[in-house]
Amino acid sequence: MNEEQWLEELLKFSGEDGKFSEKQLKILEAAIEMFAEKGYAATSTSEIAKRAGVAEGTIFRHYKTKKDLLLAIVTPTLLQSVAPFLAKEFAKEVFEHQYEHYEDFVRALWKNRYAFVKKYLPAIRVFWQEIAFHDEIQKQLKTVFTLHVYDKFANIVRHFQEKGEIEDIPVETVIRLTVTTIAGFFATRFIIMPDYVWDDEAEMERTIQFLMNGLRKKDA
Amino acid sequence: MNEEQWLEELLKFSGEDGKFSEKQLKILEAAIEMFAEKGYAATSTSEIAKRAGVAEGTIFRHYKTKKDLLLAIVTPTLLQSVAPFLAKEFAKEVFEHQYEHYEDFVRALWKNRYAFVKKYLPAIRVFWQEIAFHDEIQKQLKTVFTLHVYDKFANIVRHFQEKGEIEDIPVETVIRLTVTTIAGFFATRFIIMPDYVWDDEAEMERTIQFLMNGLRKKDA
DNA sequence: ATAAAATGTGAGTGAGTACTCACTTGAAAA
DNA sequence: TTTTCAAGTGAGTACTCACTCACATTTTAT
Repeated sequence: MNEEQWLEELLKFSGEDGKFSEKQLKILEAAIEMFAEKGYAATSTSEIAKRAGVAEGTIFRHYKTKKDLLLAIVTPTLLQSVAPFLAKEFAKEVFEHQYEHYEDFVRALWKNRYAFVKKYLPAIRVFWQEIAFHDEIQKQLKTVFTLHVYDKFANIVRHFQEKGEIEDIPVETVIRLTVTTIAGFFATRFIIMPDYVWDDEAEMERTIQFLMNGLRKKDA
Repeated sequence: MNEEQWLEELLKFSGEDGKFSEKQLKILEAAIEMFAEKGYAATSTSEIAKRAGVAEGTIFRHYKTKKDLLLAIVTPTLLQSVAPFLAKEFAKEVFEHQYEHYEDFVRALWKNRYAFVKKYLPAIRVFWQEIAFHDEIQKQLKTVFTLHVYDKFANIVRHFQEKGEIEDIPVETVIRLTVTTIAGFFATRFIIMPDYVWDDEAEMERTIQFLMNGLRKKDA
């Protein structure tokens, strides 16, 4: 019918079970676009209403406050961001040796998150721009990370450390280096220099080589 | 007299030659604090005036608009951020082999920028939070980077590639990996997880080892 | 068919908003 | 001493903000 499928997919994680009216989706779409462009604080509800083709009151029928509207965007985005770690099959996949090497795991993660970033870029922008200013979002991130991401990630790292594949440095450090290397590419690629001419495949290859060489265990 | 020396040092790069009244410094200090906490758009000039202990009109005596006040903070911060590359001695230092290895250069850069980040953290926060929303800041960054940073950095990288120290991958990629590795640490250390218990020296050591192993030329 | 509930509307409201301007102050220049 | 002028003031201005509410329309339940 319309081309807001990506939005409805994003909202899979919203709690409210799929009951979104046309106008409500229009509101969310407009809000994501405008928050991404000008920021939450600089975007007025009247502007959102206008862009969504909706009366201002309709926004407040669905969201008690402007901040509620923000959270309705940011919470699903956070959950989609760490979606691989929320999936039940995920840890299993890794430990039933579907990935023989840490590099295979990193590659799978990369491809998966690359597709995600391309698809939801505006919502991701909103998330990272506003997290600095809103305690609720910061707390959400901390909770989700410690509850659903950290342990699984740490187990994977330890697994490959025991296999002697990667250096015996603290798992926190391995996680940090892995995440910032991948996120550093995405940030440069999509936010800082989106207009530069990128050869994504080649750059992924170089970056993963860099990461693996950096983490690989040196023979004693 | 007061403890705003850091501010006056930041403003060395402001163009207006050191002529800052007491009240003007108070305004800048208050603005940096509040912009860092709540963001530019969510901070009102009346709040800034109140925190600075100044009448609201005084702000507009010194800065025609609120955005001018923002730029008076952001521009010096940008310039201080890339200060090592602005210094004349810098390129010389590198090419007269004051640094024998790329690692020495990275170490020098790290220590220097670590001190900088610790000192000016709130101003840096403002810079990175607002760059997303203001074209003028984006343009400034692009100009400064291409004009003063990129060429020097690229020459250094090429120098050590010719020496056979680091892998023959595009200089842009080497720069990106170096910068995001260092910046990734600073972001995690000071912004994302400032409350975590950090052993800064050890973490620097691990990160630099990671970086050098990642970039080191593999013998054919 | 009818009641009831959910969804949508837009003029209205009071609390700000960035910015102005006529005026005061204090210190240096004449 | 008198003049000049930058620095500082705060009430005032036109306007925008998030949010409300009485009412209209559409959807669902009975």
